Amino acid sequence: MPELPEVETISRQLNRKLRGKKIVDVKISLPKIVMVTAQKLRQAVVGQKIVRVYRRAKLVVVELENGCSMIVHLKMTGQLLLAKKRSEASNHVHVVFDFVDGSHLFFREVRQFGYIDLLSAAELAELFEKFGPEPLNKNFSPQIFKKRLQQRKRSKIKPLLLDPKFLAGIGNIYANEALFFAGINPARTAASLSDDEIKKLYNEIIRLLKLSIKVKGCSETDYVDAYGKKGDFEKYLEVYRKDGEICSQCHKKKIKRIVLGGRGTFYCPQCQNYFIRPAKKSKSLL
DNA sequence: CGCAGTGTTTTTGC
DNA sequence: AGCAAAAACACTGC
Repeated sequence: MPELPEVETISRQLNRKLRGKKIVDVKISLPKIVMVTAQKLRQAVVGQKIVRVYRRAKLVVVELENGCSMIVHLKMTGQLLLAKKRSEASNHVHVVFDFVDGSHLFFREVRQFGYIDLLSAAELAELFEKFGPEPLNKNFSPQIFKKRLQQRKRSKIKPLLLDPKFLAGIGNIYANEALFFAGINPARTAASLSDDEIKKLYNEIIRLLKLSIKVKGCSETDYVDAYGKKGDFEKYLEVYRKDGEICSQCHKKKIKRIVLGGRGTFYCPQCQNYFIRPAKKSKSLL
């Protein structure tokens, strides 16, 4: 599913291809997937040039000349696909944008959970305020991470990482993987994490997100980029959907699957033991 | 049949 | 009361 690295990959590709291009038509074949009426969307975007495309949390944001922005949430199975010809459209394509050069952008969404919305600059700013920090922003420090953890001391760490108001853009794949590499049991409470563990988790979140952007995301499920290509992050997965497999780190225990906050949670009972904390106590930056 | 999965909203529980 | 957890909900494919 598209999480931060996948949405970042798509946004960068779209920005490169669509920046400065004029939208000449929009065709909607499944109206409920657009949060505003077809007439309203058409009125706002047809004839507009795209100023830029960027990502915030898991949203693709398409900024227009008139100050409005289209936001696209891909949820689990949504895809934004660049196409030279309209005939490239496959099944489940619900919205088609036509550009002045004859190219197209398809919004494809098998499960119809994803959506397109149209927001004014003020509405967009209001929406952005609700999100937690962007993990890859310069100003997101271990100190800020620790502070936010202390504000949610009784929350279990794994569901907390998935909360968009706590941290933007992290989904099930990267939450599971970061906790594995940090050696932290997903059911631990935020308050129980030592300074060393907080620092380690912070580092692993950033390392994994950057690595995944570099390899154009994770295609463990249906994700493809704006050119329909899969990402390569799958080969770096250690725990996500690997329940029953022997842990590659300790070679002792099998990866276990539990449910936390209603989501599948994968971890190594040996490397992410709930009770035994890493004995090593190094100098902390916190 | 029933689960997977995101994220918001509602309900339950400590 | 005030959190946090769980459930419901929007869907289709396997």
